[in-house]
Amino acid sequence: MQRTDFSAMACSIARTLDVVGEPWSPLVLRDVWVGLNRFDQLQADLGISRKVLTERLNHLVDQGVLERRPYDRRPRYEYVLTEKGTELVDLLMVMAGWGDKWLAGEAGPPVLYRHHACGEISGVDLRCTHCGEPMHANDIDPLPGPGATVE
Amino acid sequence: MQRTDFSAMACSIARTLDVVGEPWSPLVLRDVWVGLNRFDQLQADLGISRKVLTERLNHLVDQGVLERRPYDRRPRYEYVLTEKGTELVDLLMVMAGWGDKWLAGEAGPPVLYRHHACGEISGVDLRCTHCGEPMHANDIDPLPGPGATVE
DNA sequence: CTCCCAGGGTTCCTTAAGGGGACTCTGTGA
DNA sequence: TCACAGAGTCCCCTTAAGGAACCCTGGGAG
Repeated sequence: MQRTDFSAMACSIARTLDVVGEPWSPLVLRDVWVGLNRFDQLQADLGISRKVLTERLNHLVDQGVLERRPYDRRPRYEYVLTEKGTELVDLLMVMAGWGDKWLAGEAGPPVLYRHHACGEISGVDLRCTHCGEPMHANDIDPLPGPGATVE
Repeated sequence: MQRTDFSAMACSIARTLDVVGEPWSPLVLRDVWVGLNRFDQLQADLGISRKVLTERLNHLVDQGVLERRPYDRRPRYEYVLTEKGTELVDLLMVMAGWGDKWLAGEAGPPVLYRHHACGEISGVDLRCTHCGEPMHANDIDPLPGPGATVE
């Protein structure tokens, strides 16, 4: 199938896709995040083929998003989020929020999130790191940055 | 290849992936967002195969994320974001932010975002819709919601 | 009135990736 | 020394992505 390599594009979205854009990868991260850290747990929970799970885990480890570490004197390993991976969970939270709003239907959200700081069931909103006001699609202008190619 | 159908899972992340998780879909949305609205523009900018672009556009239209509308008396169409699609741009902004931080390297971010409200080049941060404090992976507990399956 | 053109797709073929299930390998603990 | 559990490999089959050629429609120029 020779999937196109997104990592060479001068676009942080494309580059991020190159790390977690493959099928299953976000779901693997979700599971690791909620505490399913072992190969067989992941395979059973997701119903993913073992071959593909191996490939995804290796790729995520190569990319520094997951760490593979032994938890036994026998050859047993578990996968945990690195700092880089933990920050990717932001992405999962936004995906979950959008899915809750637009796809959950009558039944309502399958998962709720309690915020430690205030103790409430809540969701996320995007805010400007500079002024703290909401920051969404129509609140911004994209401009070329230093890493833009100058073809 | 018979990709697994994520839409049946009781998980808003999986359901969102079912809408925009296929290869190229987020990049198509990015392009439409920044003003590349026509088939040939998208095809040229992305270098995507015309066949796959057709499939992705149809799927995004079916999902209500894009709208296909004529712009000429000849059979000419352009694709624009619906409200549902515009809210998906949040996802792109978070992806871009993560890519800027972890993957941009020496060259720096390829694209910068100016926030209308404050006029500054800035990024996004996730905040609790309830209390306004930062809300990231380690600030929350997931709990079963009403739409959770009760197997 | 005809030809040409641009936009927006289809069709077809090749190749590679996902699905599924069987098989393997390694240390323990009974 | 045997069974076992965890963590993968291996192999085959199907299907999706890439790529390039082809098609169809309604103007507008000559």
